[in-house]
Amino acid sequence: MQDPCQAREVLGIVGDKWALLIVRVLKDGPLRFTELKRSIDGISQRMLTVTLRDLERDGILTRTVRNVMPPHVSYELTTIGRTLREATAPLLEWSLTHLPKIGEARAAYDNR
Amino acid sequence: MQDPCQAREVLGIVGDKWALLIVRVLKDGPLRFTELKRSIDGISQRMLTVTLRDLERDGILTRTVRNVMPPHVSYELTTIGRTLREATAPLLEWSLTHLPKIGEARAAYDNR
DNA sequence: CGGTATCCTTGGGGATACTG
DNA sequence: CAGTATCCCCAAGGATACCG
Repeated sequence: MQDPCQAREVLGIVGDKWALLIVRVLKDGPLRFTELKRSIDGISQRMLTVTLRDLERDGILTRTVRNVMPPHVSYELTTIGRTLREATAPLLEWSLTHLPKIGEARAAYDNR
Repeated sequence: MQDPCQAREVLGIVGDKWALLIVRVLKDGPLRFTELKRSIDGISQRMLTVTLRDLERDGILTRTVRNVMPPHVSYELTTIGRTLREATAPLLEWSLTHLPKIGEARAAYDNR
């Protein structure tokens, strides 16, 4: 990352505890609130709401309300959201190959 | 990211407030503690130390002590560290093209 | 120079209860 | 179902002072 400020801004999005997990589960199409909650292990209702709002505000995803009873709200990645998802793909690639090594590195470090 | 646990582990590294900034400034070669501190705007001495330790533990960088007076300690990316840096490059790419749009999206969202 | 040690504050985020 | 509202806690991290 060339510009420190840019780098910091991306981290504001990417560094979030839940944001990328949400982006990730949305990659195969829209999901409803409860479906998201089920898909993301350990997230609280509050943090799901908060993070979804942030991502909506940033134009990463859209929130669509169907005005029926019971309510039906679905979330879907925008074009920008999909490009973000693609931009993080290499990071997944990386983690798949290197996380084991990192585990070893930690173990080695701790055994001293 | 396919496995939720993997995704979470990467976020443990990548989601850190300072880690990627450190990796970034080290990409052109080793730096000493004070040089790092100067390069990363706003980081406290404490957080620089803590984050460097974490990255060393994870095998992302090496810490080399030259036993002289005054002390001379330099930090350098490992091979893994460099691959991590490369894996985050697309994210920088992405931020350069999309951060402006995100700014607009936020402004639009707030004007409602 | 390159750290530790200590103190202290803030806000991220969980748990729970309530609602249109 | 899809949230809000409220309370509360803890740990991330800043500021400061000291040290080999």
